[in-house]
Amino acid sequence: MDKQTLRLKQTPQRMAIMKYLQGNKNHPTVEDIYNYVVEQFPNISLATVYKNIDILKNMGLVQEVTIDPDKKHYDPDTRHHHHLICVQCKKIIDVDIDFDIRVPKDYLEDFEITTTHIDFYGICKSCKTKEK
Amino acid sequence: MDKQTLRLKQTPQRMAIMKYLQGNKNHPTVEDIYNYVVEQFPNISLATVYKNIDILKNMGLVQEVTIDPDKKHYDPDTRHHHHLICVQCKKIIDVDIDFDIRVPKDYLEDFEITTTHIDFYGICKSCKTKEK
DNA sequence: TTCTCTGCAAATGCTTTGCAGAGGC
DNA sequence: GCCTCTGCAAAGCATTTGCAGAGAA
Repeated sequence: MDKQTLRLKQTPQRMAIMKYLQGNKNHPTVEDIYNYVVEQFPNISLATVYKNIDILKNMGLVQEVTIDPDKKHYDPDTRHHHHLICVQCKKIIDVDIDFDIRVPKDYLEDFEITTTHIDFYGICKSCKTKEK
Repeated sequence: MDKQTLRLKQTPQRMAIMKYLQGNKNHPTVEDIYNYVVEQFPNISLATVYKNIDILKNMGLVQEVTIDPDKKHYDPDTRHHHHLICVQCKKIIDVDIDFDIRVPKDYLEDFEITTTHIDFYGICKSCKTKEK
């Protein structure tokens, strides 16, 4: 499972995983992916999903999202973007806005920033409605 | 281990854990804490550290830092602040600057933002020097 | 035919839990 | 003495790994 796996086989399981991820905005976990694919392939194992996610990640086709302290989420949108996280229902929503954040040079002491991720925590619309 | 544990006992193990965390800027993991405390209490168990961290977290004395996808880190600095993360050595550095980031209201669709965390990823000074 | 991929089972690593005895207060 | 805390062992999850057989190319 190296970084430049060239001859990727188009197995039906892999195709189903990729189809599920395609355009998926829900930041699914491996379990979410499994639950979808298992409908079509009742014998698929979690290990297969894990192995495929690993390949897709190494190929740069999905991004690992480290927001949930308990399990990893995956995002097929690999462009640079930020997240809104509902602290109630844990939903993760994309924020496709570019913010211009600059850390003063003298503060950095030669730390070279390459990317910036912003996580906005709060309460989403539907959770706010439920609260009342 | 409820949220408002009032009669916290000052056991030597707990005192050692709190002493280690006091002013600690290294965002230690439970293992880091254990490694320090076990020097003074060779019989202490990891479970004790986990249980104490859980109490301290619920009391708002430490913050869980979800940056490392593989293990949880803890930060005794519970003020609002941001982080610089070295993608090479995984070191986490505090950024005590307040940024004024506003997401356009119409973008939010009633999502109510309460806190904002910014993670700056890059290469730290010492890793940059080593590279050459 | 070749070589990757799948599915199973076992293993790993972090974290949690149950419980009996120890020890703060 | 009461009741929380500790330490141990076992359990619980998410994730990884090894391997033999299946199947894509």
